[in-house]
Amino acid sequence: MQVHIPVGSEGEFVAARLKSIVDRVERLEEEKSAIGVDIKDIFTEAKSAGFDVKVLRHVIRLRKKSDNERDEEETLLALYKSALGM
Amino acid sequence: MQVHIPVGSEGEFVAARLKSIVDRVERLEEEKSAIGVDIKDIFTEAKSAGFDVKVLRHVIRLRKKSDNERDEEETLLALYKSALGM
Amino acid sequence: MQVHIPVGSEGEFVAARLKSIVDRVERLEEEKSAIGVDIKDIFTEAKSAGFDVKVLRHVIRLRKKSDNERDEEETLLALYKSALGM
Amino acid sequence: MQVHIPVGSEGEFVAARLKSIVDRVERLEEEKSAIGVDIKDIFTEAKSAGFDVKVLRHVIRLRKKSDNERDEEETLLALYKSALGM
DNA sequence: CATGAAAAAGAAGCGC
DNA sequence: GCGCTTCTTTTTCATG
Repeated sequence: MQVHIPVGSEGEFVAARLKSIVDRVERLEEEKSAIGVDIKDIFTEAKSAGFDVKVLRHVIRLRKKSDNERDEEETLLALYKSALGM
Repeated sequence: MQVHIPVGSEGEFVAARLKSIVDRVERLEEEKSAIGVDIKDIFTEAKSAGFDVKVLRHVIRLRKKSDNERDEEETLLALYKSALGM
Repeated sequence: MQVHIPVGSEGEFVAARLKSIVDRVERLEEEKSAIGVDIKDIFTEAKSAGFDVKVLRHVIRLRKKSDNERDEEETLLALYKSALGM
Repeated sequence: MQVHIPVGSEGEFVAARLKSIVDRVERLEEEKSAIGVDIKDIFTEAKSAGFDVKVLRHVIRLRKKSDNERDEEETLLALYKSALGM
């Protein structure tokens, strides 16, 4: 493992850059988390409206999966072609 | 799999509401996922700048925990290590 | 977080138990890892025989998935029934 | 998806070999998975005995790394923490 | 070495 | 509230 320990003004610069990275990631993670809350709110509302949240989640998951499956079929097809030298 | 959708005006309403819920959740999940990509990009950039991504993640995770939590976990870890002669 | 710091003979006992746990887990992880090597060997052999390893992995993954899908369909059906009060 | 299986005696042979490969891998993956269950059981038992499973996993992970690796990662982590004023 | 897939770990949500 | 499952995240591995 390479551990470069910067000194003086270079170290200042590295520390500043580190702070910038951490700040930006934390900022984005907050946004991400906030969206998670929004999603949760929708499910809560749905539950109040009489929907079964577990079923809802499952349905949404299946819809996402369908998209993925399509991609995957294409991938596998391409793999077979490649494996057969086509 | 066949999903039964109730008919009549009430069923229409329920179906519309269901559709709205699913749409909104899917929309939000896309946003969430996009932010995930942004975060990944930052780590990629950080890596190019010479930072150790794994350690970066570790630090960010630590910052989320309160000081007490951090201390407690470290104490327990030290205890276990000591008991194992490490 | 509860951190119980045992003293005297009780501490000895706890340390012994900790060692036992760690030993057993490490032993099992070795076995697990050895099986991973065996699997890898089979793929190496398959490659020598002219099979495309990536495609093989994909096929095996799909077979596993098929089983899961069957389970999942049943689960979803049960969920729908439950959601519809059946 | 339709998978083309070559016909004729050569195809038979290839198909048989393919089947053998898939069977053996699946068999080994089952064993691997069973050991995973055993490990999980030990952690469950440990939890009942009052151990903190998360910290246990952490210790076991640390033991896998060489002393040098451990030191290096800790050094880098300390460096980052210091740069962030933690 | 960088990308992408598979496994493991951790966190969250659910029902009992 | 607690355990159990499900979902997300992290880490590791393999391949090009």
